[in-house]
Amino acid sequence: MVIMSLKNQSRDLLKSKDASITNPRLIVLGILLKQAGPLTIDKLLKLSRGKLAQSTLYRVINDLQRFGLVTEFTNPEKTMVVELKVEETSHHHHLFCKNCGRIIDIELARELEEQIENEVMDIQEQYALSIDGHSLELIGLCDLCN
Amino acid sequence: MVIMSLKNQSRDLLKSKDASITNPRLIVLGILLKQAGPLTIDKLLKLSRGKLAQSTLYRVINDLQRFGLVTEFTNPEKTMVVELKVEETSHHHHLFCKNCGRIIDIELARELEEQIENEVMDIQEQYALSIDGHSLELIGLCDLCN
DNA sequence: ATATAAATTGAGAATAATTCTCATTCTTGT
DNA sequence: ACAAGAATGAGAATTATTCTCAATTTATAT
Repeated sequence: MVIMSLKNQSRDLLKSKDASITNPRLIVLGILLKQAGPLTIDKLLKLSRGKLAQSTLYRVINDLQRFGLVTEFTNPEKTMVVELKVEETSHHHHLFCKNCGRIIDIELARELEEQIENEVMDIQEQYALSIDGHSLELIGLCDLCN
Repeated sequence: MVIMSLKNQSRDLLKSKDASITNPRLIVLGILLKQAGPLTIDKLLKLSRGKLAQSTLYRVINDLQRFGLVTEFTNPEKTMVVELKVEETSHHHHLFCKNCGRIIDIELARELEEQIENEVMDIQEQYALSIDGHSLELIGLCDLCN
């Protein structure tokens, strides 16, 4: 498994979602598999080295999101960030480096995550609303800039 | 104090920061004082009823932020949100209503807030980075849409 | 394999949020 | 009340993202 090429891994991901297999999609998935972390549009565009149109990149990302293969979110500069969605990498949080813009995945201690869940339940009742997701955003300096 | 007009409260806020007192600034602060909660640009623009130019609104918000009178952040639709920054309202979090877009201020239980602080310290060491802010974002339905 | 239908792509136009420009108007300190 | 500096308004400019549509690619059924 580990020795399967990025291209084949990408192909399998698409197949698993009954999505048609196209070059732009393989390129984007390949990059995301190699990086194993969140990437901004411009990083993705650079890493794809002119092999796909910008409009295609945006469209492919939206498609992959619809297929449930990636997650989209936004950095403090308000630009799109994409991250591969794999089972193991399910719930985590992000640190945004205010110096270089890099985004680091952060896992919280399981107890804290549970306590947050509990508090979320309480808040739902207190405020009479319904919450279906939470994310802790951290701002600071990444290891390289620190 | 409670009986002081919004205009006078606004005037005092500007004075306290040695900022010059202009109509657009009074209008924006007045609206924020009256609403006592986060507002998007378009809500602000509507509530100002054509009494200021859109470019002025953006500029005034940036000015007020520089003065430390308001906080700027972003909603899931990636548009600017502004909130008055008052001592009591210091640290809190937000729920974004995915139905109507309203943003609700949320206070966490003090213990949880402390546990988050602690975890943040731990994460700094574990990941060798430095964190200078955190915010818990909740997505769901506000009380009115629930 | 091949033809056909359906889906995807690329290039550039369109849209939307925000910032910038600059001439005119307000504020402030004297 | 006046001059110097700061802020405003209107619209142009910028930036990120989505849309359009003709050309190409992919999938399907023979």
